[in-house]
Amino acid sequence: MHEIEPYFSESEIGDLANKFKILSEPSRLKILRLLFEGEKCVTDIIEATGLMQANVSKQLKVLQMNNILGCRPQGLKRYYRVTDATVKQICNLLCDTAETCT
Amino acid sequence: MHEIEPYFSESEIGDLANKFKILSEPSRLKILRLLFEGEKCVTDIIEATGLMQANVSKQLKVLQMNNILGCRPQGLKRYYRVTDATVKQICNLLCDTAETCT
DNA sequence: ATACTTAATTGCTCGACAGTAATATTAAAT
DNA sequence: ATTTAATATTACTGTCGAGCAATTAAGTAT
Repeated sequence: MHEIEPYFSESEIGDLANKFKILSEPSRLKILRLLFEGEKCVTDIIEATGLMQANVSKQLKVLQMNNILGCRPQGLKRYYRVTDATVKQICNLLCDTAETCT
Repeated sequence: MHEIEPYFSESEIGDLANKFKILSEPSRLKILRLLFEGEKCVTDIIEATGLMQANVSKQLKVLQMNNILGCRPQGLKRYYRVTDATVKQICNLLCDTAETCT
């Protein structure tokens, strides 16, 4: 699929840039790395990443509003999970080549 | 390869974030989009993208110093080309899913 | 109703970096 | 040597967003 298309439209460029920007922050990648293991609540994320609570909430919101994460409330807790399948593929792809270059 | 590794190290997180940051700028994506077609000199890039000369030089340097582009001088001109194979794959991957979401 | 827990929001500061104008460098041409 | 063309560099400004402290909101328990 997509073999003959060597070009992205202006709006695709913008969308692409946005997606990359979201993934370009270590704090967000740390959260994603954790959530690749499975659904976690905010407290779990704070503990595992060592990030401040306000910051975790902030970045979760960014990820959620860009359809990378989904959320399921249960009592006081809110469980987040990765809903975008391509994100993990991309991280793996880039990490493999990173190894080659290092 | 890499089947059992659900985790990225701290330094891998940083490297990943860097790569994404480089790809998160529309000006750089425009340059890459053009260079996906093949080798171009700086003047070509300025003309095709509509970016200012100083900006093009600046972004070319960023891309080159991160091993995404290579350069071949010929007389006064300098011809740039994409040397990182994964970049195009990633753009296509993200663009495909973008279509699904729009 | 009150106290407690979990998570979200607000308001702020500070650093990073894109874009630009001006200048410098490099190489060819005459 | 001088001029001209192509590209790089420098110095600057303005903007955006990460991180944080403090506060608020939402749900639970007693």
